[in-house]
Amino acid sequence: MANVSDEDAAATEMSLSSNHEDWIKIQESLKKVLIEEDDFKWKLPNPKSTSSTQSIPIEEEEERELEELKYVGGFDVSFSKEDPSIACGSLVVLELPGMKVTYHDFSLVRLYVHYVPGFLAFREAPLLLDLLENMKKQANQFYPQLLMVDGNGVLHPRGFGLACHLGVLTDLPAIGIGKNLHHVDGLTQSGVIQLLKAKESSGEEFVTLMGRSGRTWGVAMRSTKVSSKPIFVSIGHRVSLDTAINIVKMTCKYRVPEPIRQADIISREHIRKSPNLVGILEIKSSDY
DNA sequence: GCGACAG
DNA sequence: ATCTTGTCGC
Repeated sequence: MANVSDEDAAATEMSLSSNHEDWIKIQESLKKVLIEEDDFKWKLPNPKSTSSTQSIPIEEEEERELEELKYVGGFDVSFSKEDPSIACGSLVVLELPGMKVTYHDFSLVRLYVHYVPGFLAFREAPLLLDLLENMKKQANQFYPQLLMVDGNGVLHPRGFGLACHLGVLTDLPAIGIGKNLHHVDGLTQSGVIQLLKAKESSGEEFVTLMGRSGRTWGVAMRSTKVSSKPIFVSIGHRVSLDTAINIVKMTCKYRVPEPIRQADIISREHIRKSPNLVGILEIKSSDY
């Protein structure tokens, strides 16, 4: 007969794996309604013709009726160094083409879900859903037309990263931005960086992320002339990769696109102000 | 078995 | 994610 510690270990193992399998089922289920093409009613402002990719010609009359993409949302989460379970999620909205911040909000909470590679959405998605819900309730005029997310889209072990998750749940077009490569389909960060360097002389600023299987997962791109390290762009929801690249280019003042960078700055700032939530989220120590 | 593994 | 100052270079 197995001893107690073996049974405990087995029980723990069982609950953990079933948890992940539930998560996988959710990802696979949501993935069924994922849209990997342009599916929006606006057009892009100031189309920069620097892209090597083609834009589909549109009938002139139809083009006149289209409103431009104006409000772009950015989402990011920061954590307390003293208590890693304390998180600040922030949502900002920038107005194109000037990229002025027209809206920002944040949510300071304690997270009980740990980070597991491949399941980032189950940890961070609730924060954004809450922040967007606030905007909706107040019928805020700056409700974003598109989301830029600090995390991958289809560049993910099961082709359904945080940006896809958020795009599908909010039904908003979304773009995933990774600052590091999540190794998938034989792709490695060092290998990709080598390719970028090789193309540097030819003026190419991005390389297609094609895995061993032949699938295109996104692109690695040098978003600034002076950035040595690329960012990894992938489809979130309702945007083609070409469109995602164009939007990233038009919002990159620095390495990280402005909507995400601003969200990062704001969440960091609030974490810094309240690294310890005693008296805010916690029962005060005097209540112990 | 070992290493890799978005934030 | 976070730990961390100065410093090498355009």
